[in-house]
Amino acid sequence: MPERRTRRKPRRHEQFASKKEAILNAAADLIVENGFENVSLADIARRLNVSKPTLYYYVESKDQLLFELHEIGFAAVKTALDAAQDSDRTGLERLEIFLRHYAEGGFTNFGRALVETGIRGLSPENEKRMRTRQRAADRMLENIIRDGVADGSIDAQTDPAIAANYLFGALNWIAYAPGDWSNLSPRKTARDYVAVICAGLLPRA
Amino acid sequence: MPERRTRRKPRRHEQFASKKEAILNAAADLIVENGFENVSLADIARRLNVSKPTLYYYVESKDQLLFELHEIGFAAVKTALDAAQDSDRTGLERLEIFLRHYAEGGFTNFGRALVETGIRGLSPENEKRMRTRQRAADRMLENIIRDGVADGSIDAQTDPAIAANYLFGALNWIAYAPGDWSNLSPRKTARDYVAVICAGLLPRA
DNA sequence: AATTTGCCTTACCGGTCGGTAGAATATCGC
DNA sequence: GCGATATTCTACCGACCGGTAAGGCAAATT
Repeated sequence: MPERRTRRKPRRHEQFASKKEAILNAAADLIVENGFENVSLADIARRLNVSKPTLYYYVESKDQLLFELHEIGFAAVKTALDAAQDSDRTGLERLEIFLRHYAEGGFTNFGRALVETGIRGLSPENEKRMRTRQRAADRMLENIIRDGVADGSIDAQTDPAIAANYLFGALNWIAYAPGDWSNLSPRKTARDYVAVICAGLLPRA
Repeated sequence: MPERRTRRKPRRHEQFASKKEAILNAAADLIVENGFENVSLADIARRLNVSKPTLYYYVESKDQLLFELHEIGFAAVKTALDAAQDSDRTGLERLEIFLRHYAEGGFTNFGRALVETGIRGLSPENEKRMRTRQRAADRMLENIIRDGVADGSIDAQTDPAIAANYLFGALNWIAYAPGDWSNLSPRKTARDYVAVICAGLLPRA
């Protein structure tokens, strides 16, 4: 007796999303391996064993492909920021939560591709949009630090703007040099990394 | 009476070095402005008001050009490390000296081009050489931090390897986003930046 | 079974890249 | 002034890029 409707073979039009996802994943992998500018659409197609025009059935242009990668990576940043909005906690606790989420994101290929690529290669409009989001994230991190200084959980002489900047720098650096520790658990590594950084922000006598 | 020999017009073969320097400077400027992959040899030639083949009279290939830029940038790193080898000082003091030099280097276009480009675009041999130097610098910084932990000038729970990594990340980030503060004095900005970072490494009760 | 629709192919385009050939020109030693 | 040499030019090459045209084949619809 043939299987009933519940376990049917997926109809073709239902595969569209998953195939597009495969393209995005392959693109992220290749960008991390070789850098955005060294990845051609032919490379992506080759890795997926399809022809180059096939990609255009799923993605309208290389620019758009890059932008969608950025959006996925940025969604993780947004998640990290949302997780750190619990107003019952101190600024330092919220900062640690954010940094931990962010660092974990930095170990994924989407996160690494996001940092690796920066905003290069984006069309002017998309570059503008990404820049706006980056600044927004920067300011939110800055505000968390400011809250921490205000409630005494972070050392008083910390400059929120400078600290936000160097924290992003420190964490984004993970994206460049994670090969050395890629055999370790991202979660644990992120935890250790953040612990060391945050120790430097504790208030002192 | 015409000027005597001491103030003569420079002979042609003496201009070679300065012209090559001009090429390297123009390349660094353009790389910082547009990213390495978006700078063609034609762009560099155009900025210098010469034709493209002229560049090849001074530089043997784009790969070689990039490598020489890396060498200049790396010389600054070496200088920073040498300056921090004064064994009369504590580890933290030496760390501050290094970081300040390094941060200042990060504000030059050679330093920014070095970080901006990373090791992408280098031929396999040159990539290997640069990677080796990077690791060497990383270990030297690590050792300075270790000394600081040993002599008590840096907090005991600091992990030298992780700290070295995030310090490089934090400082390299300057190379990506210095546009916002480019009107300020690099020396003062570097000093402020390093002061905030180092405050986090002081020993605590 | 016939036809429409979704998916993927081969073949190709214009443009740009790094790099080169070879001639033209400016400057040097003599 | 003259030949040698250092410097720069115009013109061009093959490779590769992002992107497109047009059709073939298979699955879904009828």
